[in-house]
Amino acid sequence: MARPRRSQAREDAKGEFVEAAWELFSRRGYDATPVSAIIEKVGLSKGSFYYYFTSKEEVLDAVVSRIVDEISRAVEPIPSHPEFTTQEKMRSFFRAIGDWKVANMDIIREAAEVIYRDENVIIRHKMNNMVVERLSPALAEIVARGIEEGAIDAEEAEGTAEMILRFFNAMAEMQAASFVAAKDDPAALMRVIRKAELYMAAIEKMLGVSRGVLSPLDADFEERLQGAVSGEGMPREPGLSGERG
Amino acid sequence: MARPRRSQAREDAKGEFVEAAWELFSRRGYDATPVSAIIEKVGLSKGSFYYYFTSKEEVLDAVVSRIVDEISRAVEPIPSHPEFTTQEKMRSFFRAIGDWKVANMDIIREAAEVIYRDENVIIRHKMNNMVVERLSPALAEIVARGIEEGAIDAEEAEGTAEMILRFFNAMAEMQAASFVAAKDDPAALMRVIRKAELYMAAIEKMLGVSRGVLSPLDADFEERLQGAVSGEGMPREPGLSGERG
DNA sequence: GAATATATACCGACGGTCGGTATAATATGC
DNA sequence: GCATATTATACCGACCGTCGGTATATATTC
Repeated sequence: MARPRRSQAREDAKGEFVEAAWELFSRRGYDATPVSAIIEKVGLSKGSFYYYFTSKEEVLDAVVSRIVDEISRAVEPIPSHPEFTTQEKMRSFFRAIGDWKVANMDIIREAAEVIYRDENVIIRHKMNNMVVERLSPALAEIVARGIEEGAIDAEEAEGTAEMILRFFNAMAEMQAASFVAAKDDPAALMRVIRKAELYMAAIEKMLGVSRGVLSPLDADFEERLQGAVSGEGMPREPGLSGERG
Repeated sequence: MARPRRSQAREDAKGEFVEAAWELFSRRGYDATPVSAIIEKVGLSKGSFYYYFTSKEEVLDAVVSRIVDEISRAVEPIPSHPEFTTQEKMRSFFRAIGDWKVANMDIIREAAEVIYRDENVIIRHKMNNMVVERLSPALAEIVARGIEEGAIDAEEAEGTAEMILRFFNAMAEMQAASFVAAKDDPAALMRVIRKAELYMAAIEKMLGVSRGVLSPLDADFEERLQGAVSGEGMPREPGLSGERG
């Protein structure tokens, strides 16, 4: 199956476009990034870009899909974990999302400012919808099992799972709004975390599970988050110059 | 401060721009509506448009603001209603929003398809944020009183009110997604209503109030909605020609 | 294994649209 | 008739997406 290699062809030109697009979108925003910038960064031409994608929006879809894929991979095995209780599964599920965020915090922190701007709702919207779409089956499985066991108080697993994720997204939107509103206030972060606890507590309450099942409530988490947010993580490499010899 | 009146001048050129923009945005979408179309509809020029608005986005803000104003006016007197119980206030509050939707259903129904498209998230986003911003003080007042009375189980009124509205928005997003997904399925509407009840029940549960406090649960509502959605309402006037002597 | 045909990857100029600006022209109040 | 408010027109530059075309690699045929 050895792939024939073309002299001029890239290994994975399409992937390079997606990567470049994400870096640019997250730094400059979607509307503010012309296709020409993506092209320049990759070092290919407009013709190539439109060979792989039918539109600028399509490359955004690919970007979002790649990100959600990562989270999805972390989350999918959880429902069938043999030893976890429903509560542990639920916690792992949200923890996995949280961990992804923390792991990518250096990117998120930098990108947040950009992505949370009104003009870039389209990015968040696509993320949110894809999260619901791709993650709700796994969550539904956990919820269904939880209902059977009596650990969760709900009527219908799929609808409930979808709803939880949408509420989760609503929380993220609140965080977005709060961060943008109080940009340079160092105390803002902690206030946002407190606010987020309100949301998690509400979701717990509505599922009839005890406090702390979804929200970590461990000092560890806040510390990690604190550290990541305050900028101890690696900064992204500075240069935007993508093309070189 | 007497308004200078001029023979050629419009009574309210700015308002006409806003009106025209709303009609076009709701029919064609935001991105797909060029400023030139708004101008043509009003019968003025680009110079005038940019005299009143600094950007295309600003006219969108004005459009959204005008809509939220309408809802806001209906909602603001509710908290101080002398005879309503907390439950009645809560119900009135959401009823007012629902009524606005039903009253404008003929517009919404037509606009929904357009507005719910991905490319038009920006419209919904601005609506959602403005709803939270402008309506949460009134709701917070109700919630605060409810907490005092022991009718509502929550810790903090403002945060809770904001959260409720955000969850409400999340429900609307679910409806958006469902409608778009099952566009021509007549049964879809009823399924969406059932799903919406799941959300309202969840919010009720999380506030510790009994089922039916927020969600109407009256046959009347479903009927009105049914009627409005199935197209018994007035269709919007067909022509796009807005300018007349 | 040379010749031919075809698919894949890529190029870059160009068209047309659109948001926004510059500036001139006109109206109105004083 | 002057300052200010309002409107018109011409124009700019950025941008998305298209299109005709090229080059290389593979498949086919003899």
